[in-house]
Amino acid sequence: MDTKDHILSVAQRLIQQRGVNGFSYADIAAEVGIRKASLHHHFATKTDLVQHLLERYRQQLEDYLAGLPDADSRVLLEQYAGLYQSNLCDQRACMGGMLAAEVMTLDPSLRPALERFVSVQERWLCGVLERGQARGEIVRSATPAQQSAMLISTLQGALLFARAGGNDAFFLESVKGVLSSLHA
Amino acid sequence: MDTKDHILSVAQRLIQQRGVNGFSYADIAAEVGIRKASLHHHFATKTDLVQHLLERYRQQLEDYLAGLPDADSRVLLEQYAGLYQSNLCDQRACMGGMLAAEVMTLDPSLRPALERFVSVQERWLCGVLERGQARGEIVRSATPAQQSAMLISTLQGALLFARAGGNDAFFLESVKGVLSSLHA
DNA sequence: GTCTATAGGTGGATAGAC
DNA sequence: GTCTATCCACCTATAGAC
Repeated sequence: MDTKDHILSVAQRLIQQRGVNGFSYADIAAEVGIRKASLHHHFATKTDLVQHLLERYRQQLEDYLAGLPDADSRVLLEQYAGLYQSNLCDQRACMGGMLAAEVMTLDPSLRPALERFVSVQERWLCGVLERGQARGEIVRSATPAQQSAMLISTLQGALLFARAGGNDAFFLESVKGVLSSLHA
Repeated sequence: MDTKDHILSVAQRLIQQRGVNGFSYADIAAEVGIRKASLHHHFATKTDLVQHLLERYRQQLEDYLAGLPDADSRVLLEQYAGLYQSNLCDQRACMGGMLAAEVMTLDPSLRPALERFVSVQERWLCGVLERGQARGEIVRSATPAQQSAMLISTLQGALLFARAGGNDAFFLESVKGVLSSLHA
């Protein structure tokens, strides 16, 4: 059971750094310290592994967002951005973003879980932005749905390109730009 | 020479749809109608192929942006967004975005070209946004540099997640959201 | 420039012993 | 649960004939 978690966390980091098609069972085995064949005892196929990973990832996100207190919308959005920012230190992207990039090479059975991952964020953001607009904390430049989609897109794109340039500055500038544009 | 172009365009589409690690010389060969080995006559290695591809891609973008007349900043930004949007029809992402996602698996020799690809857009956008702010067409919610980074990030992220969900709506909402937020 | 043939390596996955 | 051993498909790349 502990081995299972170890496998999951190593695999997640590998996907975030290299993408689903950029690592192999051999990579995981080397890091975890067991043989390739033993991995198949825990996760029969690579698709099976990614499925469990995606489920866990979405659940963790959902729990985190649900646990945030109802504060000023601008503060909540900064905490949301901080969630993305925490990946910068060890050159990770969001796992959802990596899977989105490679979606056309994935087993179709993974698509629903990926869509749900986006939905969770859209729903939460829409709520925060609606309340924010109502309270006059967030500018009414667009609908909460449009602002939600924009926020997800910006943070995902910013994380990917910060890694490409090797400079966190690009991420920080993008976030500063998008959050400033939402402030009333 | 015609074969070379054919190879380049097929390879570009494959990268935009599946990523660098999601296609092989066999895929190109099948579509172009020659054998795998013949591809190596035109591009010795896969890295070599991507290098030429990236150079061509950046050059085309640079030419397009340089050819745009000096119009209202908001119109120019919509044309820039349209450039991204044109990929939606056949489920492509931006090639730069796909390479950014897979950057940690790429030959390091490709990194400078990828960074230059981003720089071209940052420079052009900064110019447009500076003039726009000066003319009162663009809101001064953030610096032109921050707004540029935000725009690139948003469009890249939006394109990736539109493919993930299989719905163009997400892209269109993101774009609407970000462009609205910039309008003075 | 394109072909056949092949090298040399790695991919995910399975069988069966312990 | 983990191991060794192995399968077969696929990968990038090369050699050499035409």
